[in-house]
Amino acid sequence: MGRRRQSVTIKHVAADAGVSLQTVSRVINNEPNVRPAMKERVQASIDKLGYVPSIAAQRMSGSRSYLILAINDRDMTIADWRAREGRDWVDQMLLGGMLTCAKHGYRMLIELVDTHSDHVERELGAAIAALQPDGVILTPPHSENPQITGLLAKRQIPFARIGTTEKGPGIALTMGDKFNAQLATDHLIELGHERIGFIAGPEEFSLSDRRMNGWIEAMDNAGFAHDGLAQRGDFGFETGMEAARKLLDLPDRPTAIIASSDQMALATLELARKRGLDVPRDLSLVSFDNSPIARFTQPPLTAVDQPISDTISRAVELLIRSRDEAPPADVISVHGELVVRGSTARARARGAD
Amino acid sequence: MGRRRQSVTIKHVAADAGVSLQTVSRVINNEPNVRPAMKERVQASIDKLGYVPSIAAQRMSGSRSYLILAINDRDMTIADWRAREGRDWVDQMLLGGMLTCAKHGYRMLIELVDTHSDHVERELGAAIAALQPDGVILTPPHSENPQITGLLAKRQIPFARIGTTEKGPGIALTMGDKFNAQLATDHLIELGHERIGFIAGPEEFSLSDRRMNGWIEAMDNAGFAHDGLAQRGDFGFETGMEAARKLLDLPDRPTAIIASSDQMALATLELARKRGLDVPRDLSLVSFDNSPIARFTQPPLTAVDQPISDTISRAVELLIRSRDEAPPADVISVHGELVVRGSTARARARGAD
DNA sequence: CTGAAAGCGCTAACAT
DNA sequence: ATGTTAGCGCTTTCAG
Repeated sequence: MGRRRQSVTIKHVAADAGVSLQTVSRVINNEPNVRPAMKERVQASIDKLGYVPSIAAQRMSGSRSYLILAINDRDMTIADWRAREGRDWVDQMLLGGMLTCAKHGYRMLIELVDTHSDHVERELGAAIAALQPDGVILTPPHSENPQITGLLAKRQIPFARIGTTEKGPGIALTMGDKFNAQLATDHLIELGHERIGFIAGPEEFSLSDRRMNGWIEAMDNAGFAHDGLAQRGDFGFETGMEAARKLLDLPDRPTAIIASSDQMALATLELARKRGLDVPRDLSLVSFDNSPIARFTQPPLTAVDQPISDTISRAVELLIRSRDEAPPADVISVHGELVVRGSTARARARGAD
Repeated sequence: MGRRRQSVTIKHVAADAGVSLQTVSRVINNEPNVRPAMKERVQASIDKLGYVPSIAAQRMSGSRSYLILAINDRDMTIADWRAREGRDWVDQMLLGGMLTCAKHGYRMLIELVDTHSDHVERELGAAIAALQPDGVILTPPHSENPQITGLLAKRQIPFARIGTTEKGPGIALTMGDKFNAQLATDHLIELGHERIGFIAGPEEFSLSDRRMNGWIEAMDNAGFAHDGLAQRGDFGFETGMEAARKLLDLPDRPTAIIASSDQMALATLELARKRGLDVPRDLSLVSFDNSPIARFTQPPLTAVDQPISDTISRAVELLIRSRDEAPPADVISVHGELVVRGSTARARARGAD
């Protein structure tokens, strides 16, 4: 097949412009200490020849790799892709990440890593050694895996932790979980609901408890009891169904339920239908994620929309910038919003059922 | 920030194992002419030190970059991501592409390129110069853009063209468009339908006509007329609605319609509802793509499922292999299958409406 | 402000 | 079967 060489290199440009390699390099990297006239001449040659630097060579010489690595949980991601249930978390990451990367001449690359395996460090280490990314984006549950954050910190690779509020090395970004849960709860309270159930996510994700705390706080503020009104699922349909069952089996069952994922909301909807409960007449329902299916259910779900794209975009921006300036030490919070659809309605007068 | 160097290099391994760099290189690349004992000793050092080759360095020395670049249409892809309507074409590409890449030590990278712009060549050229991928995957409509295929051919970069049957440089792979359309048509014919309408995709995509031909052929085989029963849309909702309108306005309107995309099928469903036509009682409906929403409509859509993941996986496999062996000259066809759901039913006796 | 020299980590080509 | 040499394209010293 013959080895493929770069067609136009810095050498060609230098020769064409009649300057040294170094001067061309300075122009490419927008360094100071180049006279405008010189810069212009070199730029003209670059444009004329259609020169584009090789990132491999740039990386080799100790400069940037112009690569940002996004690490997703392998099993969960593959399961979502296979299930084809419309979860577009990865797409939203790409949307925010790729576009922002492109704006700065970077590329984003996705890597699937198995959090639970005992060789996480090897897996991640290999990816880093191979690609030498300039920054890494960690999504839950990786964001709180000390093996991963530790490795990155030790190797001094700038990284962002999505969906966590824990202090520590790296840039922490949340999508306002507590705030969002309050938003959802307040919406229901405004509709006159007092007994509002909550289906939390698994403990493995710290955002699960942040959401639950938002609900608790909103309930407390309104002076409503919440004891026994919380159940836990794993974000999936099955456990969501189980949690919903426990809530609806309550003697004084809730008139509204907030589920921490669309799948769990779907399960709740399904169970309500089976029990002859009309949503939203007999039961109001709010879900988290607002993935595409939320719009296609009957009724369409009122849902908390997570600003995934914006958050990843923000992370990329900060990672790229962290080359020159110190990254923010505080947790960055980009909060979501409530999309009101047909699954929530005014609470009926007490005792009406 | 300080330049980051590779922590463990081939030098360290060579020193540890007490051999030359070249020998280590040979072991890494699984080359012959290394005595088993030697190989084992080197491998032991590699494992001990946790060495992983830098792909930048590998690329620099004229070897592979271990990168496969998938080129998607920028506008269409971003529009899909923003719309959040569950189209998971990109996810399915990643599923097939990333996993197969990983199996061979490669990575897949997505690049968004604007087909319609007059600087396609510059855009693509830049991506290639920067990344130096070992292979490129072209998705429609790029697969049939001569500017793109020409550039790739000239630069001698192995590439795959998805969704095309045109001969030419590069590996062509289709997802069996004609076959799939026949499948859909035959399904309806078996249900007793004779007047089967067809909503084709835009001419810009050659697969549009291949699908239409499949329908025509199936209709011909059954001895049914198809004149005036074809309309064209652009895969989107609006034009789908318009096309459906024309078909349903026909004096002797079809009892079944095949739409070349889920969005156009959705539009048809919507129009049918507006006109008081029950699907599938009064109108059977088959769609193409089988994206997640197809399962969540009322009724769920009978749809042609495109083997995107498998096709991309196949493409990756062939691209990687094309380093050593000549790629297949023939068009490779991985065909889809029909997923029967609730939008198709037996045709009612003629004249019943 | 510009240039020359050295080297990043790896492999192809050429010894031995 | 193994080692040596040169060089990929670029940036970082260090000199002018």
